[in-house]
Amino acid sequence: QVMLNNYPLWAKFHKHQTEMIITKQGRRMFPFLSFNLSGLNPVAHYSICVDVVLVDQHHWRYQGGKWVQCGKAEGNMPGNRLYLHPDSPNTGAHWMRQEVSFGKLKLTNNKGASNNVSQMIVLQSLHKYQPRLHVTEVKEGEEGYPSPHTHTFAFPETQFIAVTAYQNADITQLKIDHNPFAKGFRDNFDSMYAASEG
Amino acid sequence: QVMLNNYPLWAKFHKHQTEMIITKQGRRMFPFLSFNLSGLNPVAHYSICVDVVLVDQHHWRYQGGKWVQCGKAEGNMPGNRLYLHPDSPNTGAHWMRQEVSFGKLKLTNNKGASNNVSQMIVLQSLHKYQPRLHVTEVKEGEEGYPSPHTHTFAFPETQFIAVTAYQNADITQLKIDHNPFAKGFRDNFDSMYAASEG
DNA sequence: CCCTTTTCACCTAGGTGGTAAGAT
DNA sequence: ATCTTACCACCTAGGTGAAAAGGG
Repeated sequence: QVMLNNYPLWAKFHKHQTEMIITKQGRRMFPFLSFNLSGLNPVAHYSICVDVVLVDQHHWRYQGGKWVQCGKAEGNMPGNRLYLHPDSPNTGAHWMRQEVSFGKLKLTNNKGASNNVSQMIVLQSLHKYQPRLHVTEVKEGEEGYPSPHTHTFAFPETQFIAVTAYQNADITQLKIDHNPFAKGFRDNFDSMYAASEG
Repeated sequence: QVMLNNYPLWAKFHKHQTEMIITKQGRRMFPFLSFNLSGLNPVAHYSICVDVVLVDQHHWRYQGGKWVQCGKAEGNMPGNRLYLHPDSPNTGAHWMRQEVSFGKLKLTNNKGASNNVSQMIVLQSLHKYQPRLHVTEVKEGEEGYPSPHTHTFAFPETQFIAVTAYQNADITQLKIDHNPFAKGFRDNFDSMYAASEG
């Protein structure tokens, strides 16, 4: 009923333990979450959102080329961890017509950001997280979240550790290789021009 | 109950007969439509949209430095002329919290564009148009447009003639002077640097 | 010492009017 | 002739990781 797009890319990152940068003003995820939905009622109304929850109750640190657990987590800190898809609410037909993507979702460590625009999800650095997709049927007169009509989906391949700077060079290289905005750091970018000389 | 933002700017253009470029892939308006709303029910739901209607039944042409009427219009051609504000539907509180802007609305002469994304309004070149704002209270079970609960507002200062190339040099200069994306054509842009030499 | 923040060059993405070529 | 289209240099706007600076 829900398929994760970019699955092969997510799997490549997951194999090395995905890291996602968080910054004060907010950083997009890469890869970003994108789903294909099916089996909805085309004429019913749904709101679709993503939240991000702790996978375990530990700090993590990168030591000797490996991620290791390290002490207890600080518990659930305040801050928004829910991101409503901008098309919400909309019909089942709309959501099934094309992929449902969260390319503009931003991650931050700025706890004050939750007061403003709810475009940012507030996380703690060096904690491991699991993004989840929520599909909520919206019926008249009963708005609000959570709702009894919500289905939740989670893909382990999308788990990540929040960081303020990349720890694993393999992850850095995967980001550079696949994120169009990091093209300036690709090794073979200069050699494209070198090859055309002479 | 509805106020036109950027009124002084609109008035400057209107004095010279505003022109708006239309292209196949769509062109933003400049100035763009932006309104301040008040007097709505904060907890009621509204959809807000803009449409563009013919002001008269004539072709226009620019001749001897003046716009003159010239023959009859071709009547209402097919094509979408309605643009739903992307925040729709939303509460009265939302719409009154800040200005309601249509900065991404695009104008086109491509009649086939109406089938695709409804982000573009289809117009005919060399015809005079009036944009209108529609505020529709959305009640459960009665969706669709028009609705008996719609209020419509039109500001004569926002009238314009659709063109594929600017005719009046005064209008061109106003666009260059005020549209940030046309900064490269500003005369005093080079002299800024010249002045700092020596 | 480890983690976070700031700043930077370098990129993607796309909105301008000018200009010349194309279409009717 | 007149209007339209395609392409261009030049801009705005903002997303990258690197590197240096800042903080506890």
